[in-house]
Amino acid sequence: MSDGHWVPPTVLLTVDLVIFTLRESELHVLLIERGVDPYRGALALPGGFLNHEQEDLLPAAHRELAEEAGLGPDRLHLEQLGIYGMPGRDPRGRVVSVAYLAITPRLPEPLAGTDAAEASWTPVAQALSGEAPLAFDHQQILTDGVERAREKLERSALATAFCGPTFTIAELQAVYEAVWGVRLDPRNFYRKVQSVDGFIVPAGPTRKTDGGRPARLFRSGPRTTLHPPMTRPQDLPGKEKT
Amino acid sequence: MSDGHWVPPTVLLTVDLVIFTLRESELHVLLIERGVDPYRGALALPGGFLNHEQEDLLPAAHRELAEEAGLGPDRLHLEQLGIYGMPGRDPRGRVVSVAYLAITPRLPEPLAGTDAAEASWTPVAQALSGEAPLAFDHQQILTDGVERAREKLERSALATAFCGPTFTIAELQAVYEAVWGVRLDPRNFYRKVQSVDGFIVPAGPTRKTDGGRPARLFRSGPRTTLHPPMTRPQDLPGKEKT
DNA sequence: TAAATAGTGTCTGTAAGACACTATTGA
DNA sequence: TCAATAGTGTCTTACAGACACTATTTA
Repeated sequence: MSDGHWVPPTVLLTVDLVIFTLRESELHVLLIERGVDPYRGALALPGGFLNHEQEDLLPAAHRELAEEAGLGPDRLHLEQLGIYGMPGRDPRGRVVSVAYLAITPRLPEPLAGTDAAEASWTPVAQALSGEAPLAFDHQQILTDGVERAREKLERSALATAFCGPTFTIAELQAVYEAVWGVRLDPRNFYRKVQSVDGFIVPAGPTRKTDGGRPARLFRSGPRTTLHPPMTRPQDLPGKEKT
Repeated sequence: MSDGHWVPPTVLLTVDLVIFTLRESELHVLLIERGVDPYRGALALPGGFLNHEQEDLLPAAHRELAEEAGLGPDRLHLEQLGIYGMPGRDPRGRVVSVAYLAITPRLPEPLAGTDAAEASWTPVAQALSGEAPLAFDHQQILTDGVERAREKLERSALATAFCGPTFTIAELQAVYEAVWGVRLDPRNFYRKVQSVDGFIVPAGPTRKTDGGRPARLFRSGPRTTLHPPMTRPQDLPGKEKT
């Protein structure tokens, strides 16, 4: 401990991104096919090393987001998910990864301007199924990201980040149903989101088509935290006593 | 990006601990007075560099906990709080800190066997008051730790980690009041915690003295998550509409 | 018109908050 | 006995969930 010659070990830092979106009412995550060697050919979360010693973590995450998904910093939620530093997780040495969670509306498919053209949206259920194991410990990171997103939907207005600038209440409901993996009653959902003041606000005189009556359009309101929270059904991992 | 000679920058990793306890019904945090140079003489969270390149993060946190607070890994909650890596936060170079949150019952004061004898329990309000600024960005880390602890009390059974092996409901209530900074109705609190199945279980035939009627003793039960959650009053940062 | 989706009204059960009341101790 | 804390009962209000019902579109 007081060895005058001891020097602390250094590590390599990477930033990895869990980028979620919704497609066909299903939660998708952006994965890339690795073109270089550890885990070459395997699917992995987008990410990479810090560029230089002075690069801050959040900007690095935004840089990766732009490089690998073509997504600018606008309108984009990005939050720290956790740090993954188990020795041996990366065969190249001691590599510690800072994971960030990002959420984006559905994009025009091509991911134009993307550095890694092999980037593709993959259903989360498929990515976690194990049929094509993810590189490194990215399965764990993705699992944690899903759980974090589920929690965020309960207490924050983040669900609107999955939607475009305007959206119907049914579309917002589809977000909750996809992320939580449940079915919700449209009438109760309708009243609930309307009753949370500032969550969503009417947009324009508005209408839109589907197959039935046109729905009003909304945009996300100023409120970022939800009180009372949206309640997730099956939220009862605890009635074992019955 | 494809410069064959580019090598990723390395960083130094530290583990910092936010260790909370309750003393005289007030939330306290363990701080040490720094004996070495950056910020020598200032108060700081306990922590330190990784010992060697193969050391995992959580074990490193436990090691620091033992070295600086004399706390073994038993009965001790320790969870990742976040990562703090702003360039320039440490004058020694690029140092990235992984912060952990720990909670412990009130200890016999001396912190026996502690490596840093200068460790002392400080009221959180005082530590955050700015009258004696903390080293590095530890004020931010501590602020985040407090908020995390507040959230954990809502949805997890973590509050019992502040108490000894057995405790009265009034003692448990004091934990909530101290961490949340609110007053709770003892009768409603009593019924609430009793109604959450498996949160606390009766301990012994039991009694204890204070100044009034003796209280039953409890110990923490098998339940780790609380459903429905404990509701934090003033939980309404959103009724601005009035 | 039927089918489909949007949106409203209303009932019921659960639980939070307020608070009167009883119980059991020490002084 | 009073003061203090432990513990119970009950009322009110709010809200989640269930679901009947109306409204507005396309086919």
